[in-house]
Amino acid sequence: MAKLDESLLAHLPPFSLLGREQIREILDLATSQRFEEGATVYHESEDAGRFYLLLDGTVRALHITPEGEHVTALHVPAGQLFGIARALGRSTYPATVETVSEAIVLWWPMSLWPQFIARYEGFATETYRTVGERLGEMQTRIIELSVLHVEQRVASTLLRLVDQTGRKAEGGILIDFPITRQDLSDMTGTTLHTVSRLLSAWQKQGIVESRRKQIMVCEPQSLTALSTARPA
Amino acid sequence: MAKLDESLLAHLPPFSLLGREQIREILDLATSQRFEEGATVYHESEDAGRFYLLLDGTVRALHITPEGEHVTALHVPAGQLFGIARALGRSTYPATVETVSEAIVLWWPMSLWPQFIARYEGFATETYRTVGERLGEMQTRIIELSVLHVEQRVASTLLRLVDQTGRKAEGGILIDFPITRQDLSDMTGTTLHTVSRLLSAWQKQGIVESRRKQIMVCEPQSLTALSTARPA
DNA sequence: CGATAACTTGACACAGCTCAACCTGGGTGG
DNA sequence: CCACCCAGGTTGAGCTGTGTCAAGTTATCG
Repeated sequence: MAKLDESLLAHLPPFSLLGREQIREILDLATSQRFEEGATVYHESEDAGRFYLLLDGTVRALHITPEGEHVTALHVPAGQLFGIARALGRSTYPATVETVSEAIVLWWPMSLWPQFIARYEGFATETYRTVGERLGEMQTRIIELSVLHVEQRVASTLLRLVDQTGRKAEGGILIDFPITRQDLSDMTGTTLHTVSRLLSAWQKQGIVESRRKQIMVCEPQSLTALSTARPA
Repeated sequence: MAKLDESLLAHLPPFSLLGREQIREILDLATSQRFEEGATVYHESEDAGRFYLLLDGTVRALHITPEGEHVTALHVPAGQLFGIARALGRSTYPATVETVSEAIVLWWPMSLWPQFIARYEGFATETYRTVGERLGEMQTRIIELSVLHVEQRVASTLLRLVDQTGRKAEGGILIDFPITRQDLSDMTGTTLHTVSRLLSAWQKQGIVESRRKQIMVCEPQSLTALSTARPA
């Protein structure tokens, strides 16, 4: 395998306090791997044998119910760790992870985890911060699912995606990975039909513009208004 | 303040690996405090100045929306740590915590946190396990809110409460703290009216028996069936 | 240039919300 | 100690948001 460049890690939060040599050390322990769009990295409740760093692309953590319904728990943007079951005192992965777009990852055997925590300054702190952030996201999801209507949930989910992965484009902000109505409905706990109707309606009003597997938000303020509107 | 007895902590997971002296040390640093039923221990986004151990009673973590709606995130049974913002890399509390019944807690200033993590064997591990468990609970909540109907959610919430805090009683298993229809609806993202209707119906079928602020489950199997039934 | 995955749209039904009116048990203060 | 108060609970009536069922259209890819 080609030697990995130190600049890959040096600026990422979990490693930002480390020197050249330590980064080199970490890279030499790592394996890099490429995944196709839609590939599964690991399955829920599988033995957590590796922890990962997402170098490029986006992945999502999801659950599949016994009835086969998909529930998307969260999205992980490039630059973050995932599969960090050990940080949660678990020996199995808590969710299935699959790639949303093509992805490049580094991974290490989980047996190195204690060493990473003990030896690399800032790694533990940043890891736990990441856990905290994800917990916060999940709380937001719970609150939204509990008190908001479908239209509001879809609106605020779109806003969150724009915020996390938006890319400026001609006439609006583009969500920077392929996303279907079904995906959006898995994130909001509704059906692809309802999402489709909402997007159609919003498109007529010029709030969004969507093609197949692609959504561009033209008027974020309108979505913000929709996401907080008092229903009735 | 009266000296606290070492047996209070010795058998609890975060401290189970520690010797007498270390437990003594920890107790001498602790402050004990009693809270009335329904008292607020701390508020969401408040500066996280202390971390807590719940010695007796039950507390719940909840969020209050700008519109004043309450969303219950989780329940903490006696013997667990809470308010452990630092374990999540946060400096503010992520939720409001209030007591469900009378509660006795110990607390320590958050400034001692790094010392607890570094010095007391097993404390870190157990803390992160607790975080992992709570994250798991939240995931379950998200899945349930996404794919289950109200009736199923209320049924499985009741089952969870029975499981976590159930006490064997004459004719069924009693949920061991005062709980209103409103509380249950805050946990399931519905209204107190719907919960009331469900409980009435279930009572007619002999599945539960409920008085004011009290619910007893007589036929857990029936609830299990309801919670997994394919709607339509 | 099929085949198929993604998407759209209409018609309809109903779970569960809202509004409203009413009970009731248990705590408390006069 | 008992009458009052009110938080907590019940139940009905009606409406509507959203799911379900169904039938179609349109991109994209091998």
